[in-house]
Amino acid sequence: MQRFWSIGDLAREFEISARTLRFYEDKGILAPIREGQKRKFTNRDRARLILALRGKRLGFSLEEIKDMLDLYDLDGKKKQMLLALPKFQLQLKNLVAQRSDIDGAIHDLEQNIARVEEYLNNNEKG
Amino acid sequence: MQRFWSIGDLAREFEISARTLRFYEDKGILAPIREGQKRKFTNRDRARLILALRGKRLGFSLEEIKDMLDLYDLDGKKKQMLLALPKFQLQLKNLVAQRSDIDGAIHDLEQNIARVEEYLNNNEKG
DNA sequence: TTGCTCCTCACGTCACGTGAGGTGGC
DNA sequence: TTGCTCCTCACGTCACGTGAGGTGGC
Repeated sequence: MQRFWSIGDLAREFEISARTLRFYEDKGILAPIREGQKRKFTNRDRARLILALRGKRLGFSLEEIKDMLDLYDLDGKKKQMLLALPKFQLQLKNLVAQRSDIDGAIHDLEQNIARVEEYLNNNEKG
Repeated sequence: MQRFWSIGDLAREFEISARTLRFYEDKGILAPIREGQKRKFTNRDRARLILALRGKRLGFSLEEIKDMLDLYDLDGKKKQMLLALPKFQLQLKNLVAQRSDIDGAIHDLEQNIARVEEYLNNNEKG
């Protein structure tokens, strides 16, 4: 049973603009079906959008995101898989590094919050 | 004992362009001293740059980064600290969410890598 | 007819990249 | 003089935001 989403449906669900969805189509990240002029987004579009938005949050460019999505799509094409493997491994390495970055930022923030709270408690009557 | 860095020093150390450093000065994130036309960056600039670059890697805008840096600077100004506290707490929450994002992406990638490796092993003679 | 959702241009913005053309001291 | 590093415009690019003006069915 095939479901479709309108551009407004997805915009609301993921809190992005319709412009963004059109832009992603233009860049080949999404490929909605047309019904007259109107776009009908499929399950595949929706799944790709979820990955694309996560990629964006992690700082990837749209071009990198498109490449990643296309890599995910190759089912059983040995040659392409051999090419994809080192890219995946590099990305994994980068993400692990990014996680330490975040851990550092979280640590700093927690210390700052503790310091501010302590200061405010000690000067309650100031 | 005061040390200074040239724009080239910092560009090399952090692998960014000189243009970026000038841009950050223009936005008030850095405030190097001038010697004639040339910029001399201080320890304070360098410390702010490190935080700014980490902020960028985590997806903050330069305006947000400037606000954060300015918040870090308020030493013992009670009113401003009271204002800063909820902002810090919101950022902490966002960073924790971002960390789960990364964890999810890492998990996906590890699974994909395992799948690709398994496929390639099973078809060694293909 | 009004209201809603959708459409296609097309210009604006943010965070720089990338020359163009020039200066200053070893 | 050459080579290096620095400078100030200023236009280009990427990922959209934001109208402008219009269509289509309840």
